[in-house]
Order: sequence, then C-alpha cells, then structure tokens
Amino acid sequence: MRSRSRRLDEDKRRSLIDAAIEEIAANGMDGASYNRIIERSGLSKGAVYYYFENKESLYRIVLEEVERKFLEAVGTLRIPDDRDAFWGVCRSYYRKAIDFAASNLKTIEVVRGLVDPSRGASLGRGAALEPMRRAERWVLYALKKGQDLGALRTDVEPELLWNMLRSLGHTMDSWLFERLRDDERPVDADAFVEFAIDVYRGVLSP
Amino acid sequence: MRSRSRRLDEDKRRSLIDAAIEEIAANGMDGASYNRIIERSGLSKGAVYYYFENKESLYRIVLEEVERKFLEAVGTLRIPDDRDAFWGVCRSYYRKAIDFAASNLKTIEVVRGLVDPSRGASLGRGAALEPMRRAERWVLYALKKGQDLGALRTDVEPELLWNMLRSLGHTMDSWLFERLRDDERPVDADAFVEFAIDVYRGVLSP
DNA sequence: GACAAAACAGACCGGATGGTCTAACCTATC
DNA sequence: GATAGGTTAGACCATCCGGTCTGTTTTGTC
Repeated sequence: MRSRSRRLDEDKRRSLIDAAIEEIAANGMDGASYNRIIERSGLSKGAVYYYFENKESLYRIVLEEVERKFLEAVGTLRIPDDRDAFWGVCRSYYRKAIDFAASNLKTIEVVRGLVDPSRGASLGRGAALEPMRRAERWVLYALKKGQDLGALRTDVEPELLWNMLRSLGHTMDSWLFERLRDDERPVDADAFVEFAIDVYRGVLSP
Repeated sequence: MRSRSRRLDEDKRRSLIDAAIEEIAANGMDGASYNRIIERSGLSKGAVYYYFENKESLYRIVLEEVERKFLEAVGTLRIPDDRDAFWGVCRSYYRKAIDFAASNLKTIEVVRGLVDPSRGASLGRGAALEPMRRAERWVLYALKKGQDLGALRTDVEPELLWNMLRSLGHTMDSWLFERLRDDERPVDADAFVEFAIDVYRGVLSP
C-alpha cells in the first residue's frame, strides 16, 4: 500500500480526490477514466503513479474519504428499542442524510453510483466492496431490529426487502436531486422526506 | 439504412442477432463489444459491416426484434373500464410477461438492461431510445387510465410514479430471475406474481 | 558545492474498442 | 470462358484504456 508510506501533500491529495469525485460523479464508477482524473487533477501521470499503486488504490482512498465525510455529517442510524419511535427516528435520520446530500451533490453521486441496483444485486466491486459491505451489514442489522420490534414485515426475506428499499430509495432520491440541481424546479425537501417515508412504510410495514 | 436495402439471408441474420442478444445480456448495452458479437456470430467483420452501417444499426435491429417477440408473446396491457377489474387485469398481464421472461431469459435480460434505472432516469440512449419511448408512453397511458378509474393514487406526478414502478419491478424481477436461472432454488412463479402485485398495489393505490 | 534520494514529467506500451479498406472470392450474365 | 458486381475475409487504423519506464528536476544532507 504505497499510498500509506509515501506522504502526499494536502493540496495535491485534495485536487486528486476532487478530480476523482467529479469524474466518477459524471461517468459512474465504471465509466470513469483514470487518465481523465489525472488530467483533471493537474498532476502528471508520473506523480500520481508515484503515490498510488493504481486506479484501484486511488478509488479506495476516495471511497474512504466519502464514507468518512458522510458518517461525520450524518452519523449512523440508531434504531430505538421503542417500537412506536421507529419511523420517527428513521424519518429524522433520512432528513439529515438528504441535507448532507443536498450540499454535497457530487459526493453523493459517487455513493449513488454504488448503491445503484444496476448490474444485478451485486453491490460494489473492487475498491467499492468493503465500504459497501459495511453499509449493507448495517442496513440489514437495522432491518432485523425493525422486524424484532414488530415495525417491519417479516414475510419477505431480508435480502429482497433490502434490495427493494435500495432501488425505491435510489429512484425517489434521483427525483429529488434532479430538482435540487435544477434551480428552476424548486422542491420542498421536508415534503419529500414525508412522502418518501410514507412510501417506505407502505412497502415495509407488516 | 443499409440493412434495409441489402438483404441478408436468414441464417446469418439469426446468428448475428443471437450473438448480440447473448453479448448484451451478459455485459449490458454499454459493456457489450461489437467485436465480440461479430466473433460470436461466426461472420467476418467485412460481412457484418457490409450489411450494417455500424454497431448502432445492428442494435436497432436487435431491439426491434426483441420488441416484436415480446409483443407477439405477451401483447399489450389493456386497461379495463371497470375499476374493480383493474388489478386483476394487471395481475394476469404480469403473469404472462413473467412466463415469457422465464422461457426467454437471455432476451429479457436485454430489455432489463434498458429498463434498468441506472444512470439517472434516462431511458435508453441511441438505438434504445425509440422502443423505450414507445414503452414509456404506453405505461404512462396505463397509469393515467388507472388514475381516471380511481384505482391509482393521484398525489404523485406520473413520472415519479412510473420510475418507482420501474425500479421496484426491476428489483423484484431480478430476485425472481436469479432463482429461475438457478435450478437449486426452485421458486413459485404464481406466489411471486401475487406478492409483486401486492407490493405494486401498496405503492400505487390511493 | 557535491552527492544521493525523493519527486516528478511525459513518452511509451500492450491491449481493447469501433470502424475502414483492399484484395480476393463467388456467382450471374453475356 | 470472360467480365462485372455482389459478397466476404481479415489486416489495418485511430483512439482510448490502465499502466510502465526512463530521464530530468528538486530537495535534503554533509
């Protein structure tokens, strides 16, 4: 892991990560070109390959950064022990996440590229695997706890439930973000959260 | 449109289309390689480029073929005028579609690659644009009629509703098809349709 | 100022992509 | 049997991809 030993100064690190986020947000994890990232960053190929072993290892750093940033701003969802509090907690967490997303549209686009239920149900590959595994474990845990509380339906296997959640959320979020990006179509984030939570309840409730 | 003037004999046409379907099913519309399709088809590059102007124009033929085949087997969804019959009609249509899909897994994978709510809400590009437009118009019409009947909720804009439908359907279908492909995990298609229609109702009902 | 090592620039590489081109091969017509 | 035109094989091309490598500059040490 070269990137850990060789110390890269903060400015270059930032411009590389920013370039990567921009490129990935624009073209998706698969469509992103390392050459373009390097060009965008203003660094030379030699410099970049001096610090990072390969595309994959830069990706890893980028994803760590994104994950760190998200968790720092939004934290983790703590499912309460009180059944009646379940959806309220979900709502306020979702609201926080949406707020973060709204002011970090590029960054969140990277995440969305991973959560995106594109190619089958295969969550992230390569560099994206670990952070996505963490996220999945975490959601499945939340689902399980919700079921134990009696707040969530138990007649569907959790894996399918979670995939439905993912794709539905992804779609509704897409709708929101498109409007957030577009100044001419103002949108009420509060109303959206209300609506979305309602849809989730409809699908997830017993 | 060269492919219309130069008549290509049926065998070659078939092997090309089959190769394309196989390749697209395996790698998605974006990931599919024309070189591999050509190789797979057993024809030479010269021959293929003699009949088709480029990758795009073969894709167009393939999609026409897929659309034709689907419509031939499943037909179009005719929304009844009787409100109480709405979901019953949807169920039986969905059932027919699932049956077709089950015996045409490769073909349906091509369609799924298009319906897939990947990159934003952008339905098909290039060759995929027209057939997808048709499909979209058709679904939106059905949604509208369902709303007029009072069978569907009217508090969400149809575009969002249709995207939710798409992604949710895509996800549930993925779950089913994975099991259909895998002999060791038998699955009851009837029960699946019942479950899926139930989910749709939950999301779409007023 | 000398020297070594770290830091960097960018030409270059092999392999993929979609697409072009030419030489040859059939086959129908005279 | 010669000729012409439809058909075909596959070498070739530009461009992109991620990645390597060599030569040069910068920096730190004595």
